[in-house]
Amino acid sequence: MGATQQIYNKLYHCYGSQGWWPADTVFEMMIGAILVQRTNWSNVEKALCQLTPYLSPEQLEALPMEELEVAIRSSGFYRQKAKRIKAFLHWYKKYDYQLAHLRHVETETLRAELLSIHGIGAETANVLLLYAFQRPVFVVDAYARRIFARFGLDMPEKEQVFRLQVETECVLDTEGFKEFHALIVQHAKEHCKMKPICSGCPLVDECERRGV
DNA sequence: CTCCAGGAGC
DNA sequence: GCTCCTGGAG
Repeated sequence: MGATQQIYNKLYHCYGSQGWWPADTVFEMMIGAILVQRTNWSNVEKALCQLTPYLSPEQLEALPMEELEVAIRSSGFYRQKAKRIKAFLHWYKKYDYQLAHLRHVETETLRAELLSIHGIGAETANVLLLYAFQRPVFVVDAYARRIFARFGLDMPEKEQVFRLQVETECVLDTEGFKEFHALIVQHAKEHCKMKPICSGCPLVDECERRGV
C-alpha cells in the first residue's frame, strides 16, 4: 500500500467520516470555496450569514459590488473576493447557472475553465471540482503539504505533480476524496498545526517530528 | 497591543 | 516576493 493511502486509512480510522462540505446548497458551497481562500472558516461563516438573503446566482448577480463587499468583509481580502465572486458568476452564467449543464464536461476541460476565471487558482478549482461538480480529485492545500511532508514524503512543489501522485496511488472515488480533504483539515486543526500537538496524533509512528 | 493563519495574481 | 484583509490568540 502507498504512503498516501496509509495516511488516508489512519486518519479515517481515527476521526471517522467527516461529511463535508458544510453548506446547505451547492451554490452556497461554491461561494464558500472562494470566501475561504486564505481565511479560517469562522470568518467565512459570518460572511455567509450576511449573504443569506442573496444565496442564489441571480440575487448575487444583482447585488451591487459595494454591498457585496460589505457583506463578505469578515472573510478578509473582501475587495478581491467580491470581484472573484462576480467573475465566477459571470462564468457560471454561460451554463445558465445550471449544474446539470456541466455534467457532461470532461474534468480536465472543466478544470481549465475554472482556472481561467480571475481569482480561481489550483486549490479553489480542485475544491469546486470535488464538492460542487462531483469529480474525484485530490485537493492540494497548505494542510496536505504540511501533513505529508511531516509524514516523510518528498513533496513535489508543483500542484499538478503532487495531485496526480496522490490520485494515482490512492484508490478513492469522489466521496473518498471528499473525506480525504476533510480529514486533512480536521487533522491539521487538531494536531498538525504549524506548531504541532503530537500527543494523541494518529500519525506519530511515521512522523518525522515524532515526539516534538 | 502585536502577531499570526490562510490563496491568488502581478 | 510582494500585496491584499480579518478575527482570534497571545
